[in-house]
Amino acid sequence: MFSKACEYAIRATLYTAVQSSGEKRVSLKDIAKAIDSPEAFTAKILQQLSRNQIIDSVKGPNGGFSISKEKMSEIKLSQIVNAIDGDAIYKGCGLGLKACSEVFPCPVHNKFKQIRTDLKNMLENTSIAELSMSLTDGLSFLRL
Amino acid sequence: MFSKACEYAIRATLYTAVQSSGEKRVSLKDIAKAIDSPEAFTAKILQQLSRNQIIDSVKGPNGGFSISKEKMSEIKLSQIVNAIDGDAIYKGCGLGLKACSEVFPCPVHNKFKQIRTDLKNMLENTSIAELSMSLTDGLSFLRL
DNA sequence: ATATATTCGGATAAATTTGTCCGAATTTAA
DNA sequence: TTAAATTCGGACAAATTTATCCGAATATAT
Repeated sequence: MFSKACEYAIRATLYTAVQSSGEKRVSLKDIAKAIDSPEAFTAKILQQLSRNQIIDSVKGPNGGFSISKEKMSEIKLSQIVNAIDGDAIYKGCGLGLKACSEVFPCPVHNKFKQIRTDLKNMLENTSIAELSMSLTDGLSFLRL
Repeated sequence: MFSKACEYAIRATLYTAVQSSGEKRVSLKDIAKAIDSPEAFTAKILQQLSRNQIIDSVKGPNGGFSISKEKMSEIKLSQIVNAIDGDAIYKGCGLGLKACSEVFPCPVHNKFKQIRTDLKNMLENTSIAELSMSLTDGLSFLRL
């Protein structure tokens, strides 16, 4: 479904959200440990997220990553997916055909239509805040 | 969504189905040309499909690939996907977590649940015959 | 029998994704 | 002002996926 990079991105963002409840920042090291991801690779991904204004980053001692309360509610899963994997998951044809469209559909186009739409809606309507809350409430987990 | 290999596999199977209307066989060369795929790579994929009894293959002159009418109706998209990409698309966690489950769900588990189920049902209920007919009727296309 | 047309299977190569390393830049604190 | 803690960025390495090459095996027709 998503690339590994994108999976790490979502997990890292969620962990950061949970930890950013105060003004506190989390370090790369903490994030990688918490979400069980390779540290250096995670660093690259956090950079991408920061460049895309999904998370904030501060260098130096007591530096690290954070997300403001407002951002948590604004930012949707779709924005993370888009920043890391691009829009293929929405726009791409199920069979990889360049010019597949409503008018000239591939054989599975109509079969996939509803599923794609549902996926798109879900990603566009699910905020970091919502998911972060389910983690805080112990209703979901990041290390499994 | 699917790997490139799996996209080729579905396209190749459908083209073979359309062409197998009589007893006719299609050659690797024809298939690759028809679905616009790299020939040698497509050969590997056709071998996999053949080993998984999704298509039939015959060597030698006038050899090639084919699917019987019965198979066309029996074989579902899910079987092709399974043969090439495995079951990650059904069973894998959206965030790549090994032990994500109903009891210990990842933060997006419930968000993905319905979509996964719909996708699974669609793949398990869509036969090669059905898709092949839409191609024959000019309602869908393999080269776009 | 022999030549030919084809798939099969193994080795290899190219491209992409995933992952590592390390020095530079930045910020803080003593 | 110096040392330490951190992120940043570029180069590199490993793993996986995608793709190619070629000889072997197999079947057909002459």
